[in-house]
Amino acid sequence: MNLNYGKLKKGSLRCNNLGLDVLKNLDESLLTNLPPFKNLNTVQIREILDIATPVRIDLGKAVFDQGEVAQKFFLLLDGHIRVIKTTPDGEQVIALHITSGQLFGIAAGLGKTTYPATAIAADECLVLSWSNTQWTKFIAAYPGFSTEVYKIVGERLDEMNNRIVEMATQQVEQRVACVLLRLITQAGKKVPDGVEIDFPITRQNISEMTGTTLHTVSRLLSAWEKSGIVASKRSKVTVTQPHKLVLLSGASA
Amino acid sequence: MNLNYGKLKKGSLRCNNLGLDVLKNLDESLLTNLPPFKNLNTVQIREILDIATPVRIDLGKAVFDQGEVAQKFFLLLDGHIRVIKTTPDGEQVIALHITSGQLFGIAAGLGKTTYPATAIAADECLVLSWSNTQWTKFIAAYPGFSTEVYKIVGERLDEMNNRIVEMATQQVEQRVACVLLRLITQAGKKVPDGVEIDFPITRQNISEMTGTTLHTVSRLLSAWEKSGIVASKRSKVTVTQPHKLVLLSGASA
DNA sequence: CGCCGTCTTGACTCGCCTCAACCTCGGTGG
DNA sequence: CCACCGAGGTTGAGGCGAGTCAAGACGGCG
Repeated sequence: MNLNYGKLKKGSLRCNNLGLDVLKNLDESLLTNLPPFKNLNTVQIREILDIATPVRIDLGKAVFDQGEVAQKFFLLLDGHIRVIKTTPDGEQVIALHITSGQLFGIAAGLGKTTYPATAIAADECLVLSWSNTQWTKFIAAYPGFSTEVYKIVGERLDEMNNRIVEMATQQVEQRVACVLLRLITQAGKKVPDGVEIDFPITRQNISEMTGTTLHTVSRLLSAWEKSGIVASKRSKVTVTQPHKLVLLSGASA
Repeated sequence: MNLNYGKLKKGSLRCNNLGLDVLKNLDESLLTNLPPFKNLNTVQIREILDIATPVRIDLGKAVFDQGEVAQKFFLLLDGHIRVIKTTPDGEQVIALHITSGQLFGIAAGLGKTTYPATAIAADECLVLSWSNTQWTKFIAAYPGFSTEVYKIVGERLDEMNNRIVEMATQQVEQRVACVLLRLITQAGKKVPDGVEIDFPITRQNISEMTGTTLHTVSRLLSAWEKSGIVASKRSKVTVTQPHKLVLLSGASA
């Protein structure tokens, strides 16, 4: 996605509402292609945009926090969101990543009053938000919205299911391989020497996705780098030979 | 729940449609108290029952299989359903348990065409089913149905999230403790000496819920039995001192 | 009565976590 | 411009939790 909001990047409105002027700059076509809105006409899209609040979120900043009363739902226009659960004793687990074009923080649609996790910007993000009071209106007024939303929910359920199965049955090496494969599928960018994960990601992050330690992840990536399967820099991972990673992931069938 | 279908148990129609006579025996009040139908009047409930197919499922029999094309959705009237995922190499993981009164197999509502897992009767079950073509009608015609359904979906998402966090951060002993606590919450029956899990459950089953082996579960239960925390027979577990189990589960906060 | 599914227990092994030390960038301020 | 600092990364040594292998007991059902 190539959003023309370069001006915002240099602007003074960091992490704040961007104001009406920006809202008008947002082209209707931005939403047209997104699944939840794909059946809507230009007028309807305009309606939706007119009541949306656009926000830019800096890397590392939270969109909302675990346990916070849910008053809004969000659409990620650009960037990547990391959804994190924190345990009582302070450990963190990354539940999933949101890629651009996806709704998130939809507690409203699932009968929740608080957010079950924290949403952190994994890189520079542009987000639209609406009050929860709009939710039922969206569902009622916009055909296909409901269906598409719950389709996404279904996909997330699936992904979580798969992770549970992985964690229950696979060794650490396979789990890490699975996570990398999932990441390049969801947020991969083609580069000359392979597929790169399109946002900053540390060994620590990967360990929080796989239920292991950053040390073990580091050892694995080092080994894989030696075998030419991946290439990695600080906060950056590129998979050069995905097929070999698939083998390691234990896709025995 | 105390269903009067004793006659069926002795009947010859094992695992088959039960026929219209049975359908009429199902009292409207059965559905009235269930969340998805709680806002409906008697006439509406009657409509729903009239197009339902009731089925009795024997212990160990499948309601549907993983990968099967989803053509129906189900309501569990009585009994317990185990939802199982099987990996390519034959290992099994128990995703969750369905208790009576819950909808399941709702692939239709989540934009899926096949069932993502297998549903096995953990004990003697009585199930209603409807064709997927009814789904959108239910959503449209019955107020509150949609909301309640997605609330349940939200709860399952939550539960799965918690399991992921547990598997990622906790030791086996804590995970098994968590699972037992969850089971007595969801399907516990008060008995003189504690709370009993209301359906047959083996060490193997528990290991499939926690991502460990039946050996480890056996050792843990033996140890706990010595400390008087649980009492167990073949395929039966009773928690006698839940508070001690809570301590073991690592609820540090 | 015999078989099979369930459960138990011991001995051994090893994958991964823990602890610990050190390196290498990239940014920041004097 | 360089010295410093902190976040991110690497790598080795050692120990333990829990899986694996193995053998057998128990209890229910046909």
